[in-house]
Amino acid sequence: MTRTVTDNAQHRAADNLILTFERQILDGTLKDGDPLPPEREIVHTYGVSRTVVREAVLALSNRGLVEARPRFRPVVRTPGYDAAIQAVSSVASRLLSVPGGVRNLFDLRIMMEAALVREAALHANRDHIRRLQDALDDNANAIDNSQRFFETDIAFHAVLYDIPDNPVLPSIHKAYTDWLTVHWAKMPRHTERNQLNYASHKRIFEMILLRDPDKAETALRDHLDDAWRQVRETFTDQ
Amino acid sequence: MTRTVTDNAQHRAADNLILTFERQILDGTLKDGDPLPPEREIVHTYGVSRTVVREAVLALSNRGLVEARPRFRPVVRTPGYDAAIQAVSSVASRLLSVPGGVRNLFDLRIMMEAALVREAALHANRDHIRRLQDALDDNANAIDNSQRFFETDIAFHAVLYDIPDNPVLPSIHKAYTDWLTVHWAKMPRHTERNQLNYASHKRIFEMILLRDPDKAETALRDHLDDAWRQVRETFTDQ
DNA sequence: TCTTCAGTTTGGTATGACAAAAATATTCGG
DNA sequence: CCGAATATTTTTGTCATACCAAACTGAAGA
Repeated sequence: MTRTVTDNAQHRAADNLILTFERQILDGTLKDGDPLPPEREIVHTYGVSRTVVREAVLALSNRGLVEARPRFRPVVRTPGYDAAIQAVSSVASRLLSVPGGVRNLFDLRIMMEAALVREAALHANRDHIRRLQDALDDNANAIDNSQRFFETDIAFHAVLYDIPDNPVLPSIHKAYTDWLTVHWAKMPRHTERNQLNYASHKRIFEMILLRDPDKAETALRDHLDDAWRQVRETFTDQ
Repeated sequence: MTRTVTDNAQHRAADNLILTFERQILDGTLKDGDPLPPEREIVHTYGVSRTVVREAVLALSNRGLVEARPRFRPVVRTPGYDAAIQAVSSVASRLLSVPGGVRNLFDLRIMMEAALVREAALHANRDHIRRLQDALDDNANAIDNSQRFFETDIAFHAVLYDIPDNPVLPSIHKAYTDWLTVHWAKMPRHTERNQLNYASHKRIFEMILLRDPDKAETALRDHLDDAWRQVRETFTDQ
């Protein structure tokens, strides 16, 4: 029973236009950064009304294929994983508003990162190790600056998402941080907390160095469980 | 610099309407299954033109908050994880079209399911075990019917996504099957292949029974790596 | 060359119209 | 009196047109 919005029995006139532009964008006729033709020109070219053109452009915009700022020509955006996930952020933000939504997404993150540290412990190469070390150092140096600590914290976790060399993963990490940061940024952050979190990061790193996936996973779960506790203590999100 | 398409400095008139309906849907004023009011009534109620109304409805439709079939009144769809992921499917389908897209998504799936079988091996309760057993039996009984085998195959994996009791996971599984099925369904399927796949499922199940996460994970990776090999042999997707 | 400013283009919105499909009311047969 | 066929009214999809305000363009001026 799966059906896309456009996958209807009958189709609107706009759907043809959408398809046309979709193809042109994917096959490179319309390159990234190109503006779409003016609406009136499209009207003339394809023999449809402006209503239809606007409908099509709006749909493309909602799908992240073009970026449409009001009063400006829509700009073609060739989709990468980043842009794609970006485009769904409005949908995703609703997931956070259902009961337990934050918790569910956070659990998912724990599960994912648990898998990532296992992967890291088993397959991280010299370069990955160095990047983890660097991120960890940055993290240490930022302990007394909560804002910067926050950033280096994210950067440390980001390295974990880079290790498996799957371009989808960094995008997922970006999405997580974007969505969860809202609930996270308002949280009180003291140097002592930073100290604890740094210690957690350090332990995770050490277990990866030891090539011990089980201990690395445990360390990460402890870390994120603790982080969740902080979140829960701050909010009554349930 | 994350910003939603609608999150622009200036906003269109439609955005207010979108916000209004979004709120009404989320707070239950508009319940799941309710039709939206007729366009002309909305025009009258909110004092905007029909152009704007249509634009708003279209946007809501693109976000999966309402289901809009041509010529029918748009129907409110309270967003579940399912609907949300559903709404992003058009975006996701593009991810498959970038070079190596299928591979990346498949790898992600392997990683995810590896984590799931670990979880299952560690925490599956009596009920979960029974459901796995049932799914496995169905799978066995369908070996000589490739269509039904395909379905029971999916069902078996689905149980794995149910075990952690996180409602996001079944939706993710649904998404995976929806998106990957296209590349999968065209694949030749013989009884012998089914036999092999069944054997893999059985082994995974047994390792879960033994409460051995490592062996369970290995079994699953072998299974999915093999599945990937089948896919790659069939297509030159790279 | 850079800035300023007027004229032109273009997107956002409102209106009105009409065909075709859906929803509803009505009539007819049992 | 009830259900089916039919007529009527809504309602959506699309088009055409118009107007305003913002963005763009190019020429004039510093």
